[in-house]
Amino acid sequence: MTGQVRTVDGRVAGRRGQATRQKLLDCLSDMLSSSPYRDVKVIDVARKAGTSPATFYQYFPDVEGAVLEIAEQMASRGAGLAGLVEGRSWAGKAGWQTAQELVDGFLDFWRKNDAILRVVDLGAAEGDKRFNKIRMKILNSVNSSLADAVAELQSKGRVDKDVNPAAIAGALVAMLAAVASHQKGVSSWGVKQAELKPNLALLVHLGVTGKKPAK
Amino acid sequence: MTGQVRTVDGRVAGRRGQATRQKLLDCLSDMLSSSPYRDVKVIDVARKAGTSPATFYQYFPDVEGAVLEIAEQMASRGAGLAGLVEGRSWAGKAGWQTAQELVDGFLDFWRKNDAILRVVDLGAAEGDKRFNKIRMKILNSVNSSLADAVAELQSKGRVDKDVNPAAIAGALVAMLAAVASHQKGVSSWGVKQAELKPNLALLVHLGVTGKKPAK
DNA sequence: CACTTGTCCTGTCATGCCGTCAGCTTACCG
DNA sequence: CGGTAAGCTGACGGCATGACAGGACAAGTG
Repeated sequence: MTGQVRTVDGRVAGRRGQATRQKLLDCLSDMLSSSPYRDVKVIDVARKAGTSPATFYQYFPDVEGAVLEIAEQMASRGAGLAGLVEGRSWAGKAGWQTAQELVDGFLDFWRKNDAILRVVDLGAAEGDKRFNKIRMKILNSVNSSLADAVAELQSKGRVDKDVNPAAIAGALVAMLAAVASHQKGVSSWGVKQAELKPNLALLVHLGVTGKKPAK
Repeated sequence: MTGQVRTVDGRVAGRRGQATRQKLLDCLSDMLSSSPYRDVKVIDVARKAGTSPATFYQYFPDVEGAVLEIAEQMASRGAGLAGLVEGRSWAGKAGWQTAQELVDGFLDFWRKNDAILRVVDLGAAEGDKRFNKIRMKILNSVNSSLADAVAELQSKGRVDKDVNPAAIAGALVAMLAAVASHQKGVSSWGVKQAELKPNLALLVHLGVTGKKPAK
């Protein structure tokens, strides 16, 4: 699937090259966590990686290009989020647990990757298709599983027919992503982390099943 | 409240100066809609406004400073969102209408200001308190009204006691904001604009009242 | 009308980042 | 050991930044 790693000018990267490349990515990742995206400069990344700006441009067309690479790596890891929903039950107590674990896993993943996810979100919102594709790759796994769950309940007549499963799932996933990326900001609303989770889980459960959870 | 408009070096701006200043803000606003935040340069804004970069720096410390100004102006306009929830009923058919109008008004406001709201969102997510404050100012009006509605239903025993009104309201508002800022992206999930709104309204209604709406 | 005052804008300059290239060093292989 | 390709960097023209001094302009004053 993934072809050979190549430099901008077409050479194939060897062991040493790949290490340098990865180091640059790691340093960029760090910088994204510590300073505003707008202020991240190539020269700073290069300095931090103990190399020169010219080296950076050997592996990436620009900062955005490198960011896309980081995002791609993260998206691969994030595909595991699908396991939070797939094949789970939404009935009775099990349903409540499913909702809780989904919220938990989602927020956790977001907290661990907040810096890069911010940038991906921005890129997607600005209409960049590449960023949107990556954002989809992460959210889609959860989204389609949720949509399936809603559709199944719908076919059993337990959810109204005029509900659009994909829309509901998309909205719930967007909610989780938004809350996750403003986790620190939410606390200034006088809502504590621990209190937030069960309420999110409640909303997810309500959205999927249309009913209050049985605890 | 708002003191006199001042230049960076302390002079008070007169009529002409204020006009120039506003023109710079308008042009910056345009640029934010048409190109990625990261690529917006002072020199481009100045050129577009038919003036020089030096003039820009007379009124704003940097791009971010000007963006904050635009955001502030928008936040004042956005305070009107409160009217979408305040004093409305959440019972019966009126409740369903309230939810629909909230979703409608919210998405509309977001669509009209998507460019600046993206940047505010990013700034807030990056932990910048000034941006977070502005974001709060916009969302808080809706948020606290929603929280009040939940709390009232709760006091009547129509909503479970272990629900945290502020958390529910915050999550719902975050959902609306997130969906609004990815309106174009959502369509690639195979969900059409028109279909999205009633489903969002359903989620809002479910979240606030805990029940399916009566249509 | 000349003069003063204060606002408003720009030319210019030092600084620093961007993005590219030629060319040097290093590693690998027969 | 010599050839070849990978890997890295110094250096450079170009452009954005941000500061300053000074010119242009409008309005008020004698």
